[in-house]
Amino acid sequence: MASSDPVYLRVVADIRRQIVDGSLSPGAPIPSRAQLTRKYGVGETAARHALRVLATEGLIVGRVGSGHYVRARPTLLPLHRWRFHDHHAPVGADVQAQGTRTTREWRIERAEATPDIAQRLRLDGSVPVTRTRYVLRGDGRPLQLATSYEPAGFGEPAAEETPRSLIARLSAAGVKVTEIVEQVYTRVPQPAESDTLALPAGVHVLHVERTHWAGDRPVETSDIVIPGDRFRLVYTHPLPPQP
Amino acid sequence: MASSDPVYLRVVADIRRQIVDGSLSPGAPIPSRAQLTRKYGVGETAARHALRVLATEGLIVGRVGSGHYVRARPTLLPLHRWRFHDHHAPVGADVQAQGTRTTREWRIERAEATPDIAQRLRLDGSVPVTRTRYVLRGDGRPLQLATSYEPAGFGEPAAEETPRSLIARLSAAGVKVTEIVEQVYTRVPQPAESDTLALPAGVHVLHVERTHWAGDRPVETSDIVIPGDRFRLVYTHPLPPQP
DNA sequence: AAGTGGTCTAGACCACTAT
DNA sequence: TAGTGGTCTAGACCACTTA
Repeated sequence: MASSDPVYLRVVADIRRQIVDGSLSPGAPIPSRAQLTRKYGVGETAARHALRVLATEGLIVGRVGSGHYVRARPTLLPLHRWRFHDHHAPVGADVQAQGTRTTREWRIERAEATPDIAQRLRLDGSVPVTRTRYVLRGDGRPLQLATSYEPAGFGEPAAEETPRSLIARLSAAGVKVTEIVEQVYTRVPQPAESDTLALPAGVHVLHVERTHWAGDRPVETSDIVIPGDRFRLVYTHPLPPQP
Repeated sequence: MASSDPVYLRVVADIRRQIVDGSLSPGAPIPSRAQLTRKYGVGETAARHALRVLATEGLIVGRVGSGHYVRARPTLLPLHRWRFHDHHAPVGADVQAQGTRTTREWRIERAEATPDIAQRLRLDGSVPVTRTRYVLRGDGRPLQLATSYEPAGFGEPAAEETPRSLIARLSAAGVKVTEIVEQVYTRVPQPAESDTLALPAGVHVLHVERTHWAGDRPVETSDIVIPGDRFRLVYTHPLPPQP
């Protein structure tokens, strides 16, 4: 029975339905707590709770003193993960193509590999690694975080380190990269990430674990954190001509 | 000033810190509402709110009548998105390799292309398309949803439709697939998806828009919905030998 | 029987917005 | 000045788990 559902879910379901089927357009106002209590015959707590649920779902946004409004679903910018190899475009070219100006900050550190990183690089125990932290910004606004790890000894990452320059640098060190593997998952941002990336409440991030392989040996791995409300990842896979 | 922060955030931050730094191991009990009110000197509402925030973040789970516990971060099974082309393994091979038995249900329908689908297939107006809905299950438990669209006239999808068989069927129809593009983003599941996939509260899904291209013409596109708390996507990109 | 989480009520204060 | 969202209190009921 739907009538046995929690009261606030009735409110949530009704408003959500109106949003997804278009009865309420982006920017349209949502009834206030007081109006909801009257309209649905529920207590203030239930109304408040319903609004909070919809807000954490990302369907509405609250503006203090003003009201709740249907959230405009932002356009997800494409992030072409492999394209730079085919077209020799630098990382961030997509974002640049949107008219924004991207800048990078980075910091190179020596560190000991954590167990997790040691395993990803197939190193034993606590081996020294070079850790580089990047912050990619567009028009001053943070867009992406990345942390790269590589065994010490391949030389220092250059100013404009990109996958291409990484491959070139490793190649100069006698290491031929044969494969790049990216593992993608979604998760809740850590407080520091939420802060640095200025993420609204309820937004997830796409976490990309990228590893450069030379044969069966991992030579670099990195963690890339991407705001889930701004980007989508694009992977292209060419097929050989069919017989 | 940290003291000007909302009270419940103090509780959230303190518990979250203990979880992420390992002071509280997976499965460890979280203080109850009553205990939190005493320990932090806050009202019941703040304690309740703090627990709810941590729960929607996925850090803890509540068991009614028992308590809240640190959630064991589930192992994310790898979903190798391209492997089937290199190794001729069927879709779902990863999951099968984990020892589970996968089954598929599907339903083929004629439908008119929605504006979104028409644009993705570069069709004009409301053109008839073949829509196929899949539910992939492992040991009876739903693992993945997919909806495939193709212009009517390439023949009906077969029982064991996979990307390979799709490519073969299109090839038989004189259409040579040259490229597969996958676009990945994270979003909140729709209620129906949350229901079908039996998703816990607060879990996001990975949404993959996959399109098969024949030259510059899209010949099939599909929406694939994957529980974000169970899977990670793996993309492999081989590099040509460096000069 | 006691404790717990999930839900719910009634009421309140504050900073902010809209008019 | 009135209304709003964000926060917070005190208290309550129920189904459930634990012992």
